[in-house]
Parts: sequence; structure tokens; C-alpha cells
Amino acid sequence: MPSPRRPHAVTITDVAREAGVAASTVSRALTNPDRVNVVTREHVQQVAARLGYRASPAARALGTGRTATLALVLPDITNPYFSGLIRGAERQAEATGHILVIGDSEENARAEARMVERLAPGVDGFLLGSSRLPDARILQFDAAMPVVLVNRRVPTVTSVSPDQQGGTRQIVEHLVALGHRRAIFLAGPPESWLGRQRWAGISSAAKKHGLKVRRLGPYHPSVEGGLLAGEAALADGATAVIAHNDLMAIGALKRMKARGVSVPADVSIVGFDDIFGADFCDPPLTTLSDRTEQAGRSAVDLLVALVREQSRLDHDAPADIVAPTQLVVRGSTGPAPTAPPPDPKEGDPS
Amino acid sequence: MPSPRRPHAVTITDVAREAGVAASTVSRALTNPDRVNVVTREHVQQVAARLGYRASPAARALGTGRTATLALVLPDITNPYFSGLIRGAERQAEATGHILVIGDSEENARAEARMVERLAPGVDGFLLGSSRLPDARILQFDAAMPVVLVNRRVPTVTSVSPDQQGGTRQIVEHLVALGHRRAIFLAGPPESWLGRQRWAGISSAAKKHGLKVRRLGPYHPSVEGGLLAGEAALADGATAVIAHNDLMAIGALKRMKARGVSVPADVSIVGFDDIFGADFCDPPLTTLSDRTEQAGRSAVDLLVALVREQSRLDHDAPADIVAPTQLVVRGSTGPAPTAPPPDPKEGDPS
DNA sequence: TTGAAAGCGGTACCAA
DNA sequence: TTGGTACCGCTTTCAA
Repeated sequence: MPSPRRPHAVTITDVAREAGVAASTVSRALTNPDRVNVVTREHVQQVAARLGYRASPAARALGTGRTATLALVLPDITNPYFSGLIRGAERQAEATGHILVIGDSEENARAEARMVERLAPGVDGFLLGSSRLPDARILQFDAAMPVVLVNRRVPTVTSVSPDQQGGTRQIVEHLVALGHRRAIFLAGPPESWLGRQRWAGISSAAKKHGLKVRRLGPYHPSVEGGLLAGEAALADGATAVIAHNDLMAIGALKRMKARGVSVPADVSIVGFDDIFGADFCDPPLTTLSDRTEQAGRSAVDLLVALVREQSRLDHDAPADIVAPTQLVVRGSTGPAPTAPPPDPKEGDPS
Repeated sequence: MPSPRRPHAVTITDVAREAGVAASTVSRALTNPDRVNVVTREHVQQVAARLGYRASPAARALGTGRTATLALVLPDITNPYFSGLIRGAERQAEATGHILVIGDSEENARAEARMVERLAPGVDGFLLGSSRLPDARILQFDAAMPVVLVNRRVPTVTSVSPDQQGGTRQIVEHLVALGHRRAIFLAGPPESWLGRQRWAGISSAAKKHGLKVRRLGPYHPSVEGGLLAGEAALADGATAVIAHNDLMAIGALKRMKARGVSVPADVSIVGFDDIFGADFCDPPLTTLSDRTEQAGRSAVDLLVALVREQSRLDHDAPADIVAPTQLVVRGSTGPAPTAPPPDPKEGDPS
């Protein structure tokens, strides 16, 4: 009667027996090829290949303390903005011989912390994308294990983030050049560092250019949140709306359309992220673009370096990559109307 | 001089010492609580909690042969169609105490097979989404380990797939009701089982309703592929276009617009999947919708059951869930024009 | 350059 | 109900 245990297919011992050498020699031949005689090495490698030997990651991890696994935790896996990040991270993880596990925190700091703690024993390090955690918690995690932040900066923690200062300046200058004098910023979650950067950058650039900007929110950073936010923006009467992200911008756009407000004739709308769909919504969205796939790759490289450093003892100064951003001007922004936008029509806001 | 090895934080032995019991008792108290005296159990659990004990997944996996990890392999992580699947799978994996690792095969059967082989030693089973592998290879994998297919059916292999027969019938009836007599099907990759089902369903329903359908392709199942496909469709002169998926449908839509062909006045377009963006492109897309998040959840449940069965010895008959689909009618379909569509304008097809 | 043996942190069996 | 112990598969000393 067979045991319920699923045995690891071909073990190092099988290879050793078949090759007529000790298990330790097989181990060396496969992972430290230069510490083994050429003839032995090739013989062992051949036997291993013939038997279809695959090392057991669990056994290796138990021995070395390394799992060759990286975790990527995000607030919302389904936000298309993160697709590029996921793909970039996955590709680079594969390229560096790592496995990528993924976690969704559902925009929730508690859930994010739980996720990190749950995953921690099984991974070598964390990629925290758009983390909703407070700085203190991040510093705590960073002290305990390798962490790379994406879309967030915390002093002393390695990170990759898009240049929001330059980006928001581009947005403000674009709107000012079109003659806008008053704008609305539709805020996302207060826990969003990127959101806070965006508001700070916009406020400061706006002051410099004499643009008045009011902030509304917070709203959920989704199309649904944008629907609500769009309603509020209409009530305010500004001629330009800057949304926390494209999801919200698209929601606002929908609401404007439902209300009979013309974009960009009556109101201009700007988003952030240049997500899938931003170029084919109606009108196409003017938005601040960044290279998320590249960010994912860089972040993995940094994380892998951190994991390596951890085992040596020379720690480099933490890296902070600030990636360039670019304003993509499309149809949702236009010259400011000379008269204030019309009152929204009565009717079901769907 | 400290060793380069990162030691597992708090081990079962630490807890045992602190609690004044044997390691095996700690193990039981934590994983088989009913096989331990209430007092001992609670004492141990308390000590474990106080010390912040977390079991080492590697050690557990080595002992039990179970990793509590599931793999999800997809042809294209960035296709928004898969977002729901990823989220559903991730949530249900978490709910059942599993970790989800993710792999992208980039629409490539070889890469998919490599990915499965690479991941296999570290996971308990596979979720293969829209697999591009030949049946034989899938059967081979299925014989070696627990596998659940999503968006694919292969005899004897457990699967979850959307009802394409009913779905394609809905599409054809919709077009026929609008007066269309000739349609084009823009095919995706020949490796796509879903694509083959779609073509089969459409052909058969079309025959029944006297609709003539020609198939063009294959095309890459992306917006870029749709751009090309749209061009070819224009040359054909049919009044309705059914695209392999929404990505292609959106590409075709873009091309029509660039060519000055009006949708749906001149040509109607139908897609599959109802992805993010299908409701706000211009015009919004008529498309066949399925519940991907639910599919992800069901698939994980089935996989977890398979993993459990594997260690018992009673294998149930493989389950085949066929999930309902629903045609969402939006602005991209309309009455067939009485005259054939105008010749496309000359000009740069961008 | 190679082999033998001692862990790594759990689980599970066998006795007590 | 508990403790002792033999693994699980691989890496890594330490000797030979």
C-alpha cells in the first residue's frame, strides 16, 4: 500500500548512484561546476539530464535559507496600470532564476501587512508596489528582509518611482498654456504616496503659474470612484480636472458624457498612468505616462542585488531610481472655454 | 564572523524549549490541535504566538511533499481579460491557504512547457489558462501532477471553460436579427482552443441561420493584431466582423475609424471577453461576456480538491465546468447597411 | 578532487 | 497524550 506522500521524482541520490559518485559530488557538479573535475562533471551532468533530474526547491531552501522566490504585492491586481509592472517583474524574475509570487492587498494597509507576513517565510524578498503601508511599517519590514518599493519613496529604503515633480509640472504648464485658470484635483486614497506626490507637485507648479487648484476627495481609485468624483467636479465649475489616475479620469469622463458636458470643449480632463484604454476612450485621454514594465524589471534587479548583499556583508547605500515621465497629450484637453461650463443637465447619473 | 546563511527566524525547537515540551508536540499542537491535550495545546500556541513563530514552508514541504503553492500560467499577463482570472485565483488561493505563483508564456507553447517544467518541483499543481499546448502535452502533464485547465477542454482533464456554443449562437442570432447576411471572422492563434471553439460555433450557427461567414487570419490576439485584421476585413466587404477577442476587436475598430468607415453604420463589430475598456471605447463594443473571476475561483477549488485526492487514493471523475456566457449588446453593432460599405479612404493607416 | 556526515526545520511513526 | 527519532533532499563543512 503506497504512502500518501508524493515523493520528489528524481533525487540527487538517484543521480549519484547511477553516475557512481557521491551525492555531494552531484551537488557540486550541478551548482559549483568549477569545483569538480571536468570529466566527472560532464558525466554527472549527462546522467542528471538523462534521468530528468530537477532539484527540489524545498530541500535547497531548507539548506541554504534562500528560496529563489520573490513576492510582488499590489493594491489591485486588476488595475491595468499594474499589468506592465507585473509583466516586467515576472520576466526579470525568470531571467534571474527566480519565481514570482503575487499578492493583492485590495487597497488595504492591514491586508497588505498580513500578506507580507504570510508570504515572508517563503520568499527571499519583497517588491511592494504602490504600498499603502505607513512609513514606519515599511521601515520595519525593510529591517527584517530585503524590500524594494515601487511607486513610493521612504528614506533609506531602496525604491523605483516615476518622476512626479517633473510630470505634474508638465501637466500644469499644459493646462495653463491652454488658458485654464481654475482646476480641480480629484484625490485618490490618502494612503497613496504617489497621490500625495501628485497633489504636492500640482499645488506647487500651479502656484508658480497662477493656476488656482482645489482638491476634492478622497475617492476610490477606480472607474467607480471617478464617476462620483466627476459629479463633484461638475458642481465646482472649474474648467480643468486632474484625476488621481486614469481609472478615475475615465470614470469622470463617463459622468461628464452622461451629464451632457462636452470634453474638452467645456471641461478638460487629465489623468495619470497612461493605462490600456487611455488611447481609445472617447475622447482619448491626456495623461502622464511612465514606463511600468521597465520599472518592474529594475525593481527586480535591485531586489536580487539586495538579496545577494544580505548574504555578503557589504551593504551598498540604498538605491533610489527616479524614472522619467512624459505627458501624452490627447483629445481630453483643449483650450479653456471663455464662458463657464454649462450647468449639468438634470437626469439619471446612471 | 556570522555565517552568510539567513537562519529561519524562530524554529519549532525554540518554541519547544520555551514551552517545555518536545518539538513533536509543538508540531502537533499547531497542525493537529485535536491530537493534543487542551492545556498543553493552548500553552504551546500561546508561546508560539508570543515568540512570533512562523513555520518554514521549505521544511514543511520537504517533509510532506506539499508546498501549499499553486501555479497559474497564462499566455499574456497583460491582457486585461486575464485580470479577473488572476484576481479570482489569487483570492481563492489565499482563502484555501495557498500561495499563488504566476507565469507568462508569451503566447508560446514552448515557453509554456518550459515554464511548467521550471515551476513543477515547487508547486502542488497547475492552473493552465488558455493553454497553447497540444493536447498530448497537456495529458502528459496531467498524468504527472494535478492540472486544471481554464478556457480549454481536453478529455479526462479537469477544466473550467465558458460556454462558447451558446455564446456564438447568441452572436449569430444577434447579427442575423439586424439583417446581416455576410460576416467575417478574424481568427486568433491556431493554438487557441477557445478560438477554435469560437470558429466552430459561429460556422455552425451561421449555417443554421443562413449567414455567410468567411474566416481571415490567424492574427496575433492583440490590439496590434486587430489593426491588421481590420484592414483585411475592410477589403472583404462584409457588413459584420466578429473578432477572436476584444483586443482585436478594438484594434479593428481603430482601423475602421482611421479609414473613415463608420461603426456600426457601415460595419458592425463583435468581440469576445468583455474586457476592461470594451464599455468605453468608441463606439462601445458588443461582446460576449464571461465571469472570469468566478472561473478563477472555481478552478482553484477544483485544483485544491485534486491535490487532496492525490494523497488519498480515491480519484473522482474529472470535473468539467462549463460556465454561462452572455452577449452584451453595445454600440458597435447595428442594422446591416442596405448598400455595401463604402470603399475605405486612401491614407496612412497609422 | 572526492566522499562521508552533519545539519536545515518540520512531520510522522513508534513507544512509552 | 507525549517524547524520541528517523527521515525529506540538498548544501556544506571536514577529511581523506
